[in-house]
Amino acid sequence: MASAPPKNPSNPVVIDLNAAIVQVADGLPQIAVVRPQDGGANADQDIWDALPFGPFDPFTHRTMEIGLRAWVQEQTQIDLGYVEQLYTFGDRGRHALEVEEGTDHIVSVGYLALTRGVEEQAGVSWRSWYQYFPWEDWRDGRPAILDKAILPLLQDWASNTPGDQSDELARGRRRDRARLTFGLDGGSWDEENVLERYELLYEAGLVREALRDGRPNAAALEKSDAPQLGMPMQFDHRRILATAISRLRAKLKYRPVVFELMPDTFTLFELQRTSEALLGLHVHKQNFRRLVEKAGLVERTGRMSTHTGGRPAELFRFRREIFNERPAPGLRLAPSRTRANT
Amino acid sequence: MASAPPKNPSNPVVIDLNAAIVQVADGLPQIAVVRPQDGGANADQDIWDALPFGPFDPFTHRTMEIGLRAWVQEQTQIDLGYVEQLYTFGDRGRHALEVEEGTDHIVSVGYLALTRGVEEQAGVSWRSWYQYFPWEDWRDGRPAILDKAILPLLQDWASNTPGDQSDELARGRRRDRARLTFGLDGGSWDEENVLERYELLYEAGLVREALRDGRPNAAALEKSDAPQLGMPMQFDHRRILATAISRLRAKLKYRPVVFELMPDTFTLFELQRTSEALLGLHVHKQNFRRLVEKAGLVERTGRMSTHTGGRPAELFRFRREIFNERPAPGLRLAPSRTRANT
DNA sequence: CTACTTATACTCAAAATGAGTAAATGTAGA
DNA sequence: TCTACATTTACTCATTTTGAGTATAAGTAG
Repeated sequence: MASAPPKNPSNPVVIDLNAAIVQVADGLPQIAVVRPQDGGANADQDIWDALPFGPFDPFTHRTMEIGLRAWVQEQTQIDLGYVEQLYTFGDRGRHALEVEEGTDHIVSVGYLALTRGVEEQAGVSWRSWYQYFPWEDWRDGRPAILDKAILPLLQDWASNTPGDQSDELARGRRRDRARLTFGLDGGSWDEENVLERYELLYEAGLVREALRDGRPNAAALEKSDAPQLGMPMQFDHRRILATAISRLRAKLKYRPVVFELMPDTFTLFELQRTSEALLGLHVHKQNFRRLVEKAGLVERTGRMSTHTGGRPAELFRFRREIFNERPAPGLRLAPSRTRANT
Repeated sequence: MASAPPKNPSNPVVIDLNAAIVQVADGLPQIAVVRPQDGGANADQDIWDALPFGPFDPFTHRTMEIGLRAWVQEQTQIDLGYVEQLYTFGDRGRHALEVEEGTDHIVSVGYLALTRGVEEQAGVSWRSWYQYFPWEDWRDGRPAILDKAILPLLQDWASNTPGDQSDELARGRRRDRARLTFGLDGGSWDEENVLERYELLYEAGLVREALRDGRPNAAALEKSDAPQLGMPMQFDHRRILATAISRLRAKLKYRPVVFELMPDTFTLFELQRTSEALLGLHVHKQNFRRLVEKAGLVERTGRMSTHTGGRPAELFRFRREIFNERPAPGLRLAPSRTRANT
């Protein structure tokens, strides 16, 4: 049994911190990305966006979170509010860049960070996360890309399952996965399964990253008429972003994290729009108010907002005291699980 | 902006995988621990249990999870079923052992692993996790240790808040935290806050690990009559275990993970006992059946179990097909949030 | 045969949820 | 000034879910 920590490792490892920094502006959930501009080694990739990332140096920063906040602050001037660790990936060996000789092994730790509106910053751009995941925005109804591209491609993938002609079982498993994650055949759409959906597309070889990584199924993507399913990102950053969206959409329901993205005062409808932007779904307006008010998450300010286009709305503010009252308050929205087909 | 992965790090880092391996036996949630027996350098510590752990070598194993499964299998013969990553700690610098010169920085990744009953194994022992967290088991009513030791000590901690005499605010914050996490003063007990409770005790200097780490408040623990709040563990392993319990208790409610801990067939009451062991709470029997059956999680086998002590019970089995039907089935138990005081 | 123990089927009130209707209150333009 | 129009906000109501029981069935131990 291992009884002492290993020393003198034969394998140098570098820790790399990746941040999915989110803000909501103009009704869009936006993510901070950087556009690397070196036209060097990987010329075919260098138009792809990347999440801000930086190394973790255990000798200058006591914890990884402190390290993260420090370099984000330093390099982007963004002051992070809420920060949460997502997942640690140790298998970046699959990806480009690294298989080079002598390169140290990279372990990347993904973080979700929330921030209030921030000006445009040199070096960073804000993009709607739906540019990377167009199928995740159901606010204007079922996204066209689903029926036009994704579902047929997944059908093919299921039909062309390798193995025996009669391997109905394996085919069935693939179909089932597609049905569950994408809500085919009357299944319901679960807005939290962002990661599962991205991973399925990756495995099916339908996203550019799969081609870059030399995945077996990805060959079809080389054809020039192959549809592009969302914008790709460098390394495994689109996977990290998918993880962030999944986590945030889930967390919204049992912790008052939306307020990290809101200004000091806001109308209930603005709060709703922000929540909907994140969830990619519309919710019932009257019930949303009932929920928020009954949960004691907000308090009236007495002031009014006149720029609503209709009757003025009262401005509310987040009740911080809630933390001292209830253990786990959140927007328990059970957003009308939209039927997938219809 | 960081646009390429860092190379040639000035800081060698070792990745260390820690496993909280859980089984349920005799109505107790048990955790696999190792007892290091070297009487060497840290003689004061070597009676403390540790979670099984081992290094991650990126060159022999493609992913960390594969690495974990491999050395657990090799060293303990335990075949892990369900495995889930918990959290990555980069700040083990606070802990003993490491501050030594030349030691590499250790980043430890915690994992939760579930397994069905396993024989006693050389090197590993199984212990009820309530030995480390006695205050977490409410199945026989409110644990005595709460009123006898924990609450008074937390009161002291809140009263002795450093700062101005009149710093009623800071005192209030401490009291609030204690009230929320431990459900004081009519607050409710949330069985999922295992980690929060442990971290509070650590900060308040009430667990041995805090003393070992030289935490400011921990001095009181040096007195010989100081109560011991659960058995301590090496390094930050008790924190990892707390994280594992929190995660498992939460997951139980939206994924059918209990079944990873059950034998092939079981009675509904056995299923209930296992769930209760994990949650540390009792649930309403009739409603539990209604829940499980309506959720379609199990199917009858037709066979009966006669060893119930009363009327024989039907044996059920887990319906694996559920994965192909519903997206996120779990035991949506909202265990009767026991009032803390009464 | 009786006491006891557990399994299983049902009932019922209270609370939460989903989906409305309807009135109030502002702004923009005829 | 008056009239759409666009929203906010207050209620309503049927349905479902939940929490907490009661009642009965079917074994075992003495």
